[in-house]
Amino acid sequence: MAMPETTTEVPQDFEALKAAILERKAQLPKRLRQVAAYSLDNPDEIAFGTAASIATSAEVQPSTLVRFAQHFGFEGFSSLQQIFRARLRERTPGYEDRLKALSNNDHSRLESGSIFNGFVAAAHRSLDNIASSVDPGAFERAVDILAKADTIYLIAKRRSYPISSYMAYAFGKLKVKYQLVGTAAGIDEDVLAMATKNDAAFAVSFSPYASESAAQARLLAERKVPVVSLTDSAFSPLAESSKVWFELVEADHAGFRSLSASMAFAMALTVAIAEKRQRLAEGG
Amino acid sequence: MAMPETTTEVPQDFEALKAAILERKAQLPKRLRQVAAYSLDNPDEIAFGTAASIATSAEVQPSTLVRFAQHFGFEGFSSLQQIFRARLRERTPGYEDRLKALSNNDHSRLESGSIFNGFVAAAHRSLDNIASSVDPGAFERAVDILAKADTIYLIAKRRSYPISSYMAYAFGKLKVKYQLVGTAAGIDEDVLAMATKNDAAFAVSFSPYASESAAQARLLAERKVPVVSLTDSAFSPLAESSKVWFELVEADHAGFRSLSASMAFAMALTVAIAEKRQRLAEGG
DNA sequence: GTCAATATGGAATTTTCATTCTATCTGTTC
DNA sequence: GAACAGATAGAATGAAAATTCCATATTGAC
Repeated sequence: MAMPETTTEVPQDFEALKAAILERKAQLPKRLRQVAAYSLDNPDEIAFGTAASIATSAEVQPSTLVRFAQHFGFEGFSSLQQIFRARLRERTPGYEDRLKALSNNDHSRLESGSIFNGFVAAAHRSLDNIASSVDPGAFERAVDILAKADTIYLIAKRRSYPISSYMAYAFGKLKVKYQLVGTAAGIDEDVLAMATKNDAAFAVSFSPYASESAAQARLLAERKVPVVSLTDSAFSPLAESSKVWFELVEADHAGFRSLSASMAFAMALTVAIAEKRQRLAEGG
Repeated sequence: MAMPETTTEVPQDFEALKAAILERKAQLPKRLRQVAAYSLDNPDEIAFGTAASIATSAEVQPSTLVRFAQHFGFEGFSSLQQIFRARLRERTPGYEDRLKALSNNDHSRLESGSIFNGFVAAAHRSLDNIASSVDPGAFERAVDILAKADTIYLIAKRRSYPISSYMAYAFGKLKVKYQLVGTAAGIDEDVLAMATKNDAAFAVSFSPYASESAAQARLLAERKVPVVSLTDSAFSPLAESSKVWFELVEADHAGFRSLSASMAFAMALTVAIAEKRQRLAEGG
């Protein structure tokens, strides 16, 4: 039997446990460190899972979980698990509560806090809006066009650029051929010149519209390259060059428009395209 | 053996179960009604307790709990308990309603639509999570550090890159001096070499961590350049180099993590910095 | 009041699960 | 490079928990 650790106290709540784990993580042996990372990253799993299921998920042995718990002074895994369960019982003060607290408080002291909440709220509003403003049929058609394309050209400037840069990253991971247009100045024309009607383009532009993006989309459309676009108005110059286009108005906070809805849209489109491509490859 | 109930469906979420219980409560026999009342009054107990402990607390026999579960189409008590547990995992105000609204709209009818819904839901979940995981005090400190900086260095690779590219765009608009690190290969070292302790850096990196980002953050930290970072785990290599760091776990759909919360965070940070700068300029 | 149908309590059984134990592996010290 | 200490994997164990079963009780119909 190991001596009871009188020097180090057994953490009694989640915060104390988290602190203890963080403090000792560096000295922990490999597998225990693995558990440490897993436990902080997936606290809900620890709360509800069984030793066996957690062990599988964290890629360790159940016995490792027990040893981990004992390292932190608990009798066994079960008693450590209680800490994680208690955490869920005492509901953490949610975002509504905090907002309320903020609005009741002195504004100048928590200025940054209200900015923060403002953007979270704007993002929520954007997302609430998106489902009703995107037509499922159009989405399906867009996926169809882009999934059949050989190379997908991604056109976006300025505020829209983060969206296409995410798509570029994801397409890379998903092994979908793409070309990001508009990174380095000057070579865009040459890149676009390679596009054929077997390719397709996805253009994103919000008001105030980058004239280059519109021009590039028009150029491609004239050369029979199908264009799908995402914009924030039916009057967008992109609309006329596009086979399918989506109108997506982001909510704003203090004049700064959210990108959350566009980002969610872009992710969905990206994954839907990749998924459809796989199906086409298998089926055909 | 009882016939499987083909007419009545087994409730799949807490809301459905609650509705079913309320609907059938009146016709239930005494002990089962007792359990029905208890389960709605003490959902947390059901989630965390064992059949024996709950039975004692509700003043019934364990077998009654099993019968209760079977009455509602579950295989046994354990599967009913899962519903109560799932509810705690996803407990965020207003979230259920939104999801329900989503699954009722046209999108769920088409295949790509479910992908679309999935990403919107993941984005919502991320945003719900963000307010409780970001400490207002830390946010304030981060704003403080970055607002006082001469030039802000933005470090991000791969999946995090869209975030810093948005910040670069916004800083440009807001006339905040910045340097985007990691665009073109090779020159990063030279750019970072110019940073002094009057500057500051904002680094973003999510697991799997780009080793370059961590190395660059460390480099700056060693040269006394204050670093603020955004990451998804307390074990991130960024954490140790940072004066202030934020842990932000994005929800995912089909393994693709949302960026909505990070994006909202980045916007809030950007605007808060700009705002504070203006105040400093006026006041000083 | 009798009978049948349903509900209930509680013990028996089965299943699941955390924990313990031991052989093996890994890394370190001399 | 041998010997040791600590860490780990995986099977064995025993405890705890869920479920089943059956005798008894209750309810309602005739």
